[in-house]
Amino acid sequence: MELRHLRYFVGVAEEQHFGRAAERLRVAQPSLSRQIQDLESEMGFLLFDRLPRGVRLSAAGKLFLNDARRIFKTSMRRSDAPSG
Amino acid sequence: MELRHLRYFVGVAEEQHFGRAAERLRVAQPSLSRQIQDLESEMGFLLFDRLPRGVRLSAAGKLFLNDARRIFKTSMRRSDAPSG
DNA sequence: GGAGTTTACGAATGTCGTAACTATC
DNA sequence: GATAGTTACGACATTCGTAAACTCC
Repeated sequence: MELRHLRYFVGVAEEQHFGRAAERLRVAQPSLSRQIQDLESEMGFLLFDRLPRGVRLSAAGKLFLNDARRIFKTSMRRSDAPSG
Repeated sequence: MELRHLRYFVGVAEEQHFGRAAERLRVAQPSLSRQIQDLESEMGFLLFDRLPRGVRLSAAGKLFLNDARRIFKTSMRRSDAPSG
């Protein structure tokens, strides 16, 4: 697991839509899909429920979203901010 | 920045020694050195003071260590731990 | 047939380790 | 000459994007 996975995961979780998330994250949709799959594989459970019409955050995904946001926010605090 | 960078950084910070950290992290010393350089480059400041005899955590590095540990610990809580 | 996600596959990028280099003692 | 960290470079793995496939309406 890398921060990239968390960034992608948060993006998809917030959009509830791979297409829009991919656009927002500036990556192609298949790349995003793959990274989420890899993350799910490593976690050992699904982060999203696959619906006929799209995806929805799973129960486990909801819990993990809190951690992911916290991790990601903390990592952003110092890496991007030019004057902290 | 990826979690790998943080893992390596915490390793070196705790050992205060690239050689021992590399051994503990199961990577070659040059790879470790490069990753730390990349991280420092992205952060915009040095994490370690380069001494004639080795390295020592810089002032900024000490501050960042807290964040790095927190991020890393949070990320470990769910990815590796098999139960609770 | 359209909207949405996944699979296939080659190109680009990144990480890694070995070997060589630099500097201090 | 030994210890400690960095630079050079080729091998290997990962990530990415395009194209094609699959699924449900």
